[in-house]
Amino acid sequence: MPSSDIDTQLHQAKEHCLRTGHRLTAARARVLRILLEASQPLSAYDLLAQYQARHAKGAQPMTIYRALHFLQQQSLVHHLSSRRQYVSCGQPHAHARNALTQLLLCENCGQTQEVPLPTLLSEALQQSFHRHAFTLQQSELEFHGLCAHCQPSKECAHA
Amino acid sequence: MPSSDIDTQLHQAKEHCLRTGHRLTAARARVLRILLEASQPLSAYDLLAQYQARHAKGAQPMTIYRALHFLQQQSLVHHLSSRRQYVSCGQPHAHARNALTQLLLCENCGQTQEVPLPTLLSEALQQSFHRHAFTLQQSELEFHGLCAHCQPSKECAHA
DNA sequence: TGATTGGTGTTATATTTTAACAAAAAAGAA
DNA sequence: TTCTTTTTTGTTAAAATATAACACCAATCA
Ligand SMILES: [Zn+2]
Ligand SMILES: [Zn+2]
Ligand SMILES: [Zn+2]
Ligand SMILES: [Zn+2]
Repeated sequence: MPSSDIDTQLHQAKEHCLRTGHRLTAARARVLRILLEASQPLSAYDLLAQYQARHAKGAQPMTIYRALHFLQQQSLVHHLSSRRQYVSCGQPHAHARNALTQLLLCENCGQTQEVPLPTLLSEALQQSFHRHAFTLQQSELEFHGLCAHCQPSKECAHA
Repeated sequence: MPSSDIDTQLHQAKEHCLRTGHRLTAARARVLRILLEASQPLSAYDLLAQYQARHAKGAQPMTIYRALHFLQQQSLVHHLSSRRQYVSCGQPHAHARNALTQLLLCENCGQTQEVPLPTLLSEALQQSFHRHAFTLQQSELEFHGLCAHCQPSKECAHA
């Protein structure tokens, strides 16, 4: 993926923040860029190591956690809580129109893919919530399994 | 909830383990009982404190984590990874027939409810996975929002 | 300008989870 | 039964993850 793509994504992220009255500061943009360039989930301390190497040798965990907290609020980054890792959003448009997404996590190669939740599914979910008198605020749906490259009886092509 | 209910659940859990060729040992049963009696999610250290108070003053974290790991494998307990808490399964029958469940987590009062995923939804999900050439191995679907008792403009009745 | 808010730097600490190895208990074979 | 193997537990230590608190700086606004 050429760097220009990532620059585009960063630019769009910045505009998104402006529209919601927030600022994509230097520290936040750096963390986002690391995640975009990684193209795979990273732990907070993975991020810290890269941040230190590229920007500020003495950076502290708080710097990373603060940026991550902000980026998650903006749906620019997602927390894979079952893995204690963070990944850049793969469907920013979906969030813009308030649609749900699902995160497919490969147990073999570690790759993740974020895909929109089909409309039919989304509606059925809404009904399910309504039946249980539940008001959804936010969700991050994590599915664990094997990705297209790591199907049973094959070796993973990534890694 | 009378203690006999919990005894029943424990008994069924024991039988479930036997059927799958595993053992619900004393330590495992104690941890499961604490979760069943709590009827709400507990952190590993909440569990440890109760375990120490009720069974072994000098018990160590590993005791709890080992039991939790086993109970999760048996789908007798679920890990709410976004909260770093553990909760006893509320739909053992669903797992027995290999159906998915969703966990509705109330952000206000902390209560959780596990409900089966409607068949329609389950099928739609399967199709979605198939389209993305994804083989599901396991999932724990966490939805964050407000439960029936904590709807907007009301105070929560639990707590 | 002063006042207010939001963001960062820094230090320290809390919380959650796992590694490693020895001892004990249970299950299985002879 | 006794011997062997596997599973489970006890114990110690450490790793990995996340947050609290407070002082300082920067941007926004009256
Ligand atoms: Zn996303
Ligand atoms: Zn894979
Ligand atoms: Zn369950
Ligand atoms: Zn509630």
